[in-house]
Amino acid sequence: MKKSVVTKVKLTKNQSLVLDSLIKAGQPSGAYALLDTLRPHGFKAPLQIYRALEQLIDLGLAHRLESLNAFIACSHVSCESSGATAFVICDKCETVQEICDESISNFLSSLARKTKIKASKSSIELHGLCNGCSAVSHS
Amino acid sequence: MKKSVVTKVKLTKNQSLVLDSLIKAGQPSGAYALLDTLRPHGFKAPLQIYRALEQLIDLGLAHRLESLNAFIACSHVSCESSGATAFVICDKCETVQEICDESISNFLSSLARKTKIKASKSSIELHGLCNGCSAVSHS
DNA sequence: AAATCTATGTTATAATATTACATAAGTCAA
DNA sequence: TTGACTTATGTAATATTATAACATAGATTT
Repeated sequence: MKKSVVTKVKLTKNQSLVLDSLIKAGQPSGAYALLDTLRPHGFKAPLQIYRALEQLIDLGLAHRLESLNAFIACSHVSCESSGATAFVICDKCETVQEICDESISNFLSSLARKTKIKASKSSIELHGLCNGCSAVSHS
Repeated sequence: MKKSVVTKVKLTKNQSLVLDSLIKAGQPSGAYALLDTLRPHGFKAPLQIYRALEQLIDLGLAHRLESLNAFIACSHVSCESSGATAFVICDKCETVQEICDESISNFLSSLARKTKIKASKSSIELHGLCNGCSAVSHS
């Protein structure tokens, strides 16, 4: 569904910096938060972030969370970048689980078949409270 | 997963106007597009749109398409507003199919179980080319 | 070297969404 | 029916997210 699988790519300086920030964050990060993080490294404009993110996403090294307008590093050592990924997001602690298995791709294939669509991109995001947070939750 | 099922609710004037616009559009509409449509009816500020939309969404009469930052009227006569809805979006003609069946809710339940999340909201959006557009597509 | 492609820098601006505060209108109990 | 309360509305200002447009630099290919 996406571009070809990446084995080894030389990232540019900006791409590396943005990916490092995403990985260090370990959470969904907005583009402007990344920009602030990277100002000390000389970043000055949002476009520098958005351009790097675009490449990282194409390479399957990062993902966009549509329901948060935020980005996250791919949690798979070598993401197949199949596009068949689901994100499970805790609204309290902001932890994101990235699920990428046959149940996802089967579901999407079936949905595409039923609706006669030639799929190119998908977004599956499930919000709620994770195991830990729902145990404690007194809000 | 969502609020209770609606049988009969009296919508406010603004809510009715926004819902009518959404229905007439028959396509994903951005908040500011709705605002422009409704200026002749006295709408002046985005908040009037966003507030009406919030209610309509709570009532299950409209949905937000996260990947488009847009909104659409619920296509089901009486949407169960179960939250278990998937949207299949043609990127060419902008047609949206709203799917709301057991396969969706089963998939989401299974995903929630596997990830030990207490789900509260979901977003499933599949982009591509619909049957008609993929036949013609020479782009 | 010339041509071409990709990455980068920078400014400005577009598009989307919310905060804060004021007013009005509906609901319900005493 | 008044008063208390909640919900809806109006309006201005502002915050947040994203892109357009244009210039420069570096890398790659021919």
